[in-house]
Amino acid sequence: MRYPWWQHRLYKAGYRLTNPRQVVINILKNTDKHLSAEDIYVDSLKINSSIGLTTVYRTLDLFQQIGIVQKFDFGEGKARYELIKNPIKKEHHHHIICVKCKEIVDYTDFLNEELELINKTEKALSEKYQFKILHHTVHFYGMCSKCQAT
Amino acid sequence: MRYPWWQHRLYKAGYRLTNPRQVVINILKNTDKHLSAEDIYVDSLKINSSIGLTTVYRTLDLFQQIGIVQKFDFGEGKARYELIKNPIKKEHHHHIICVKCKEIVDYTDFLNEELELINKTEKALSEKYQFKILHHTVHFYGMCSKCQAT
DNA sequence: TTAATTGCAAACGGTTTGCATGGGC
DNA sequence: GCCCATGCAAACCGTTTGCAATTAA
Repeated sequence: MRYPWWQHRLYKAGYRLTNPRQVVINILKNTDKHLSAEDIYVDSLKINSSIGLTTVYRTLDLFQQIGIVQKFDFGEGKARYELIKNPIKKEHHHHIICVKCKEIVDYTDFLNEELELINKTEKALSEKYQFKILHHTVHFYGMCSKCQAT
Repeated sequence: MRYPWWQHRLYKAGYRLTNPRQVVINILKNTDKHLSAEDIYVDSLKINSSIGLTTVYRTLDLFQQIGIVQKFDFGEGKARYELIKNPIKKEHHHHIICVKCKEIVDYTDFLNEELELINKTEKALSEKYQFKILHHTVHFYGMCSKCQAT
């Protein structure tokens, strides 16, 4: 394969490889945080000061559509974005969110057991409600140790 | 008990029983839909045409704080609100959302099994990540039968 | 009486759009 | 050269805030 998988996806979907797109994906690759569009925009300015916030939004939207990026809503009034590490393996994780400081922790513990049940549920719900289930989110909301202390 | 439970809660928390509050709770009581603030506002105008959107927001916020109402975010860029039917029993349900028409279905099927696992997970996560878990959301996203057809 | 509650208008913050310019292939 | 992609400014939309007037108890 000539290109990294994500570039390949772009080409296959008929989109161009442009600098802002490379910048955005590199930022997402090099973080384990859950960045907002603004976060990504600020980071991108350090690399290329002429990138616009609009382009960041459009790029994230595009990446989501071609299955490179997942958009999350943790109820903060703004979205957060995560790179899908391996789109083929469908690896994923669930989230714990601190309601006070908004810290977000990924967890993969017990995920096998969880996923087993979720797949089972998904199948049963599909049948009962005639839904074709595409994805799911599991969010635990609580207080992190720091915020409990204060 | 002199008052319905929700009025009791208001009084106990030091808040007043006002017309907009009665109107809002009645709307929530008489629906099984997941209404947005705007939806509730429009409905409330039919009953009392002088109620303001701001008041609806403030009322929903208050109700959420005293544990009468739960606020949900299905990633539409606006919140939706549900009356908590029985705050003592902690009855609850999970959601299936159609990504196309945004229809939201409550389900309680398999919930016992699900909740058992979730409680177990919750406990284990609390220990590992030192979080005091307060609540959780489980959302399945997919396509309803109607939207699959078109 | 009097502090809580309300409606209005204006502000706010994240996101989207229209449009003329610029850049990949 | 042909489009697609971009930046900018302005619009947009859900939500919040400041404030003076009103209202429940």
